[in-house]
Amino acid sequence: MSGSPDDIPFFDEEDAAPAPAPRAGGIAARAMAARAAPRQAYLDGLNPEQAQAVETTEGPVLVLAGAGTGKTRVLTTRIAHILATGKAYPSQILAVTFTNKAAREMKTRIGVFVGEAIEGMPWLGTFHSIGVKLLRRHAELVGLKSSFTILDTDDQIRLLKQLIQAEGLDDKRWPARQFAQMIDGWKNKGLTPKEIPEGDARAFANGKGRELYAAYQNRLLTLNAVDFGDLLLHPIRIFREYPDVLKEYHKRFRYILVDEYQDTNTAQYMWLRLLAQRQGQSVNVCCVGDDDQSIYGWRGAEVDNILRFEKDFPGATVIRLERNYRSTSHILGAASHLIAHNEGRLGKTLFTEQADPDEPKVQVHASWDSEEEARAIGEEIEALQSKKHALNDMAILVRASFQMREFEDRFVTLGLNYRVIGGPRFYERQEIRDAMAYFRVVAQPADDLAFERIVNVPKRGLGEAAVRQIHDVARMRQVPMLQAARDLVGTEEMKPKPRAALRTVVENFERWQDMLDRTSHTELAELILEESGYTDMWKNDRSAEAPGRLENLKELIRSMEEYESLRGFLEHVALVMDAERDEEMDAISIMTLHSAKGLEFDTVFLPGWEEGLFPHQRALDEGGRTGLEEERRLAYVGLTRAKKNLHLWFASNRRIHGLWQTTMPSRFLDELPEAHVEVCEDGSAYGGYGRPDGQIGRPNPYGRSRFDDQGSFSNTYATPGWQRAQKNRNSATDRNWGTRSGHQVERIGYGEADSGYGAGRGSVKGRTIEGELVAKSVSDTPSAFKVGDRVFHMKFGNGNIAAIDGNKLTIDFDKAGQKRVLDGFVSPV
DNA sequence: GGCCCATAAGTTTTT
DNA sequence: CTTATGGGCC
Repeated sequence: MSGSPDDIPFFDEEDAAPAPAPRAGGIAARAMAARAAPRQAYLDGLNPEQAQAVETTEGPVLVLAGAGTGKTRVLTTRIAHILATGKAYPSQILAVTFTNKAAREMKTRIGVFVGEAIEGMPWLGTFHSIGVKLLRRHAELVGLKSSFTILDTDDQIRLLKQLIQAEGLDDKRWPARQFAQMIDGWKNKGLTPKEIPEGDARAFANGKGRELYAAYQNRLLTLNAVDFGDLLLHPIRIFREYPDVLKEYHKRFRYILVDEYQDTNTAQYMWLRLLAQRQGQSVNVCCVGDDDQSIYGWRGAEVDNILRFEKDFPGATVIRLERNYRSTSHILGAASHLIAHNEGRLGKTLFTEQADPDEPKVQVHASWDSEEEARAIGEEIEALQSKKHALNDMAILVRASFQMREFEDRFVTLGLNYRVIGGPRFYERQEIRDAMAYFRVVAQPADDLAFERIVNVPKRGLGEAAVRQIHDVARMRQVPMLQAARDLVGTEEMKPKPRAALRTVVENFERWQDMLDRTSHTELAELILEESGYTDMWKNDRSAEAPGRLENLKELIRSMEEYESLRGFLEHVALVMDAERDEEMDAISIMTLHSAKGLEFDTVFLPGWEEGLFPHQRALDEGGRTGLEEERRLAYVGLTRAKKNLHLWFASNRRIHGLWQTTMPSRFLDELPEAHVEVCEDGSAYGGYGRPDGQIGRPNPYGRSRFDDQGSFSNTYATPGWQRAQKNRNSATDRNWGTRSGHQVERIGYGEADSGYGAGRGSVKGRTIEGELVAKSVSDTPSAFKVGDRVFHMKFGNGNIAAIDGNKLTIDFDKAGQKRVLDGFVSPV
């Protein structure tokens, strides 16, 4: 396709009456078809099923897309096809995804087909972002103003806490956090306070659950605010109560596409049905999903939605994508065999044509404990690295996030670059939220929750008493808190000290609000943080995190530059909680299995395949067979992330809540087909398989001979394997020290400020160091530090250098104690 | 109002 | 064993 945006017409203005689709055979249609015809090249690369999914544009279509079968490609090509054949204008296509990332990717990929016309798809987005759009248009129908604010979980909990206390309840016995989750659950099911089951209502706060939920909703209305659930529920209500509004959207949306349909919850399902089910009209709705990858049941997703599709949309075409383009036949064979143990599937059989006899089988490794597991995986990674495998092509996928620590610790010691995906998000960090609260009050003076958050941050002597006073005035006069505060400083009601402090706050906000339209928003933002004393607060903070927080604030300002205004930025942040990851750095990814869905890597490590951890005990206890099946799907997701190499690990001992426990290999290991799996003993060089013979309470994965035979452990693999690994390890680390210390960055979680830029290779003379393997690297990159220097480390905070050993520093950290780290990870204070 | 100690709890996560 | 939170004391 050519890159000209003129290929596709975008003259359908956002708020114009929905334009009719070009009439079949009409001049416009023919013109477009003529232009499109020679470019149907986009269909060429598709297999027959994919092509069918793209070209069956009319009527309901369910695409069951197995892992790695080109799902996103089908979705994007389908949209491109609809556009190219002139069946609809971009603004007539509703395309919903779950995550911003997925939405972004679709926009980009459609952009490739269509030219740069990404702006032309106004209704491509997440359920929530589309919900905002709908709600801004029709806010008044549910008693809101279209300037409503979107609360995040933090705000929500603080609000609920107030309400619980206002009811005279003990907020310790009835934690707001827990209640927030209950409300979330109700909203996932599309339930209003009136509709929640009696039992649920009774379960909280001595039967006041329903009352509190209703009070919460009322409070939101007075605050002109919504939570995430409301972004779906309000539109549902509008569609139900105002059929003419719904009709408008029926007319507008000629084509509806839904990604990851197996993850939809009841509310999303209701929302979708309202839009997609129309009387006596063929509905062009296309849902794409994979029932085998449904892993969000615990947060309200209903696999049933996908299983029921044909009933909901009679006459639906069901297309199965089963040709896998991602993984080797061994990996696929293992995954398919495992998932076949689930009942109640729609059933797909993945196949691949990649059948290179040399491709490695899925490897299962045993280790003595989780520490050894981390060590062995680290060695394997370094071995691969020395064979020129990029760290970016590798990932460690864990069941629970506590497993990550051991790997992080290990990689820090090894000096192995890693990135943690899915940790605390950038916009969820305290300093970012505080800063955002300031911006919110400036942009939306009625945002009481934001005001309350920062009125005493930094500390200004405006404690609980002062806040209550402001609160009372605000309630009495029915004005926002900022206004109430303004009134209060004009009276004698407050003691002089808090009064003066509050006056400064009020005057500051007035000045900033005044500047809002005259100053560039980034400048203003910086000014606010300076003048409020917020940056100073962190500058004066001597804790380990403070420098990182300041860095984050800078990053926040930087990221604002991409937006036109403060308001635009605030909307973005409310909905898009993620941050781009730094693709520049070569690093291995560590993440949970859940956050790995949709990703792929050449090499995947899956540690912790033990009963109780995976499948997780709690899933079994609370979910029964359904829970087990979801765990199995999670295992399936994990296995199918790998393209070439897949390593499963289990440890015989694992520390859980501090104490060591002996574990049994996961039942999922039993469920793998022997033909595609190879059991390796390299990892258990120490201590072998720590289970006494015959102690296992159920059939052993591969027959006892393979796992329990200590002989094979120490003879076949262990010794040479260990030695080889040792060798690789040394060469790999040496090489890395040489190349890294220039720009090495340790990132923990995304959005975390980069720290420890190279320790700077000063002209420090080669120190005499008692050191063995370090000696070599010393000449390469002498450390610029000297004993006694004060340094900062991203993970451990500030400390003093106690000893230097080439590039390895021994540091006495103020908080973390003595650690050995590479100099690239620390920066001078 | 701020700091320190004690206690409790401890999958998975998006918006 | 950790980490987060809350209460109590200065």
